[in-house]
Amino acid sequence: MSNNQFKRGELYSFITGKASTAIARRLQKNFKQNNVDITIEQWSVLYHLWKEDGLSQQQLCDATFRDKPSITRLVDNLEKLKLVNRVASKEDRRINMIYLTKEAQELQEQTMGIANKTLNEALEGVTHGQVEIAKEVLQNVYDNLK
Amino acid sequence: MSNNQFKRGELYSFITGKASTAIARRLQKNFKQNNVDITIEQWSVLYHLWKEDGLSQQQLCDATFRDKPSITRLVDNLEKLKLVNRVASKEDRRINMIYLTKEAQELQEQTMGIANKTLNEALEGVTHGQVEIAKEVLQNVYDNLK
DNA sequence: GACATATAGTTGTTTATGCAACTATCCAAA
DNA sequence: TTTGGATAGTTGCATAAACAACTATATGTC
Repeated sequence: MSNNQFKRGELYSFITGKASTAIARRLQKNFKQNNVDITIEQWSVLYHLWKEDGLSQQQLCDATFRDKPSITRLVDNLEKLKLVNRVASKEDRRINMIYLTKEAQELQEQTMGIANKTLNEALEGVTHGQVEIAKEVLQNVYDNLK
Repeated sequence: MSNNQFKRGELYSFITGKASTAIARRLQKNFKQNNVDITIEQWSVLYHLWKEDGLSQQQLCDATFRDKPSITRLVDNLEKLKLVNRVASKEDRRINMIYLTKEAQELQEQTMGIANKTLNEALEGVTHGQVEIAKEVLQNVYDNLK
């Protein structure tokens, strides 16, 4: 589809991603109200470790779409919070394997519940079919650019 | 619509907004390649001033969905770059009116072209109808949360 | 085995965000 | 006219992102 010409206002709001900013802020607020003291960026790292514990920092880069310095510092902060541990790989000493602590494991259920609730607040009045199409478009955009 | 239950992977990518991150990065890269040395955040402020010059900082907060400290500092940096000037309002001395310099006015055409090109790269293979629905969903999410 | 190259991770610098606390100005009600 | 609350903007602090430059380890090739 070659001709998606945009009018000014549409273009701008599409690029700046106000909707995802708004969801992120609301999620952070809902974490705070439930006394969950982590940032959404930290949560996004834990999210992947809950799916598969013991990922390398490079795997976390790929999974979270962040560069290496970002992951280094997020893992630094998660370590300070006693939520993860760096463990040097025995096969390849360049690699740090990141493991969840017990405390982090216990955060999963609560925070996933908050995230689900937040998303339902955000999608009030949007039909399932619309959401499916929106996700397809966003995935397509991501694939085009990555 | 009360029941938009999300599966894990879907939920995550919807919240983290990888697509808008990807667009933002590509736009920044395209600016750089064309020797436009501003950040996309700075560009997003200029964008609203091109539509209407002489907005107050508070109006820029509302327009760009940022808080007051963020706008204070973006305007600080735009002033350093000689792209805007702060002018104290004569009617209300609390208010700073922000005006574009000639140099900033000249950036409009070029950067809007780059932004349009970037968005077309991003939307390759997406139909106009799909884009319309995606925009509706994102607007709806924004309205639900703001 | 030695060397070039690739990969994993870290550090420094600049820019930006979110929140709280602050100053200055305006305005309305007593 | 004073006083109390609202509004506009700034500053300080912590977290995070992008980019470049760096160290350490691994690997493939001669």
